[in-house]
Amino acid sequence: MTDTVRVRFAPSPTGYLHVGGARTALFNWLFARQHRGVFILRIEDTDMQRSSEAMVEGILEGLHWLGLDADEGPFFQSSFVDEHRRAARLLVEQGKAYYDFTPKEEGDDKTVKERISDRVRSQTGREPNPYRDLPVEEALRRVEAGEPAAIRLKVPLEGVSKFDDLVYGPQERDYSDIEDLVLIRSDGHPLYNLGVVVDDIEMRITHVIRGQDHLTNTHKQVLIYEALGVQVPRFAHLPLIFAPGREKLSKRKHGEIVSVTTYRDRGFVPDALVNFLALLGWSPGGDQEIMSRKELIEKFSLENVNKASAVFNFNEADPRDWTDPKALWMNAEYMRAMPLDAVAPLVADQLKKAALWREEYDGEKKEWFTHAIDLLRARYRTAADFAEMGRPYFSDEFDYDPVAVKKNLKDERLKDLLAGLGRRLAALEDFTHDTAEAALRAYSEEQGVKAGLLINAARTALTGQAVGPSMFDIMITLGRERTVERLNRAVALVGQ
RNA sequence: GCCGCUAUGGUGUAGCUGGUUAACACGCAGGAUUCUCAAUCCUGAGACCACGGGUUCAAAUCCCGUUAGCGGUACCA
Repeated sequence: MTDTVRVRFAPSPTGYLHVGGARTALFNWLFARQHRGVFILRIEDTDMQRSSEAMVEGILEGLHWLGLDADEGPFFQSSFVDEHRRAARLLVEQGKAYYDFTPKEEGDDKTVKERISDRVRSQTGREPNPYRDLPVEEALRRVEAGEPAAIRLKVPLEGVSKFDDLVYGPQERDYSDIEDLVLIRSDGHPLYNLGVVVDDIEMRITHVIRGQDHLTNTHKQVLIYEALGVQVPRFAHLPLIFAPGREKLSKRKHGEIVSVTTYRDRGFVPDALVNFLALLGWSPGGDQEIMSRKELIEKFSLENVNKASAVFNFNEADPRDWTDPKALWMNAEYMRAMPLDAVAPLVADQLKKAALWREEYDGEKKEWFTHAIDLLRARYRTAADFAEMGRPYFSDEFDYDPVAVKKNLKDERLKDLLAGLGRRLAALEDFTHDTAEAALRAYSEEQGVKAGLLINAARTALTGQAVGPSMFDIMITLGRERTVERLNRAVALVGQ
């Protein structure tokens, strides 16, 4: 039992990695790391006319960003078709599979789905395939003569298939419920169930960790392993992840919102998403939720994987809470706890995308830049917030929130007050948090208004917003010049 | 239709070797912060543990049934 653990993540090349796939990849990766095993990536591209470099690229990108790079691979299932055919032929020779000369039924996915339910409704008992016991020599002769035939596995007529799933426990299925599955299409193309098994054998996979949608079909695969006379790996099926409303996650319907690259583009910290994903269907048992990769690797266990499917609460329509609020919250926690110089690059990326980046942030203004990040991260949830809500700190062109203006710049007296405050600040010998505050408080007292009126008005004047960091921190961060200028600029907005 | 899986507050989960006021987090509501709040802190509401039967002195926890949701059932993956 000292065999090295070898696991694989085997996605279809759908062009992008969605959160469900990412979670599956993560669990495989955690399991591999915990057991000092090997994590392999294999692209399941059989039958994919649409399979292309670009389609694979998105998956690689997502995995890389999450820090789940494979130890081996990527391999492509399509490059092993010869092995698949060889295995099937071997089974035919051994009488464990047979050629089926029944003409193929054509149909697209939808009609096939309908056909399944139609056929199955009308049919009482399963009739054995007429070619099941055709002598091998005769079958071979007909095949050589050019007659098209599919290869089917000869499933035992009676008995039960069993395997012990690491998360769902013992599984049983009656052989009579499993039909003689096709291994190789009549056009010579190997099918999924054969492909996975042959590849997993070839790659010496010890644990197959994948989505629960494969649970009932693994009996078929077990059958293939047995027919091939090879040891069956351990299986662990993971609960599915649903979209809000408990519906299946789909690219068509949910679009980019479920793609992990979206999380990268919208300023997520990879570790935060990893942490969040880990908790979707798994729990270490205690109350701790924020866990580093290291802790995740230590604590992870298939036994603690939940059996019920989970809902991933994203909401495309809401620009603020566009994804699961808990994921957003967790990302905020990460941004605040991370070292500043680890946050800086994430913010820089977002500023660059918004054309707000300046080279000096990486040079002479680096100190200012990190200070600004530190000030703002206390109330932001993603790095993208820096380019949106944080815009006034990095650019003189920003919008004034009408609600904020109405709330804080309503009082007509502010026209004079704002300008007056600007003059006071401009006249200050030193411009620091304390001198600015003292000046403002003294000025408001002279003018007989509450300091709060000026402070809140100034916040809106300087940032266009009603909320934000402590006012004097804002002033210092912006600098005297900009502060005075924006104070004067805002006079025009008073009373609007 | 058949086979299988699942079922704890809005969401993610804990608790499931039977005895707890059913716990934690997110979210939500209210309060505090007289410099705001979408930050922070405090408080609170919210679950008859899907439903119905058992077993037991005692069940969210064990058994059976029902229902619902989901998955599979393909010469798709």
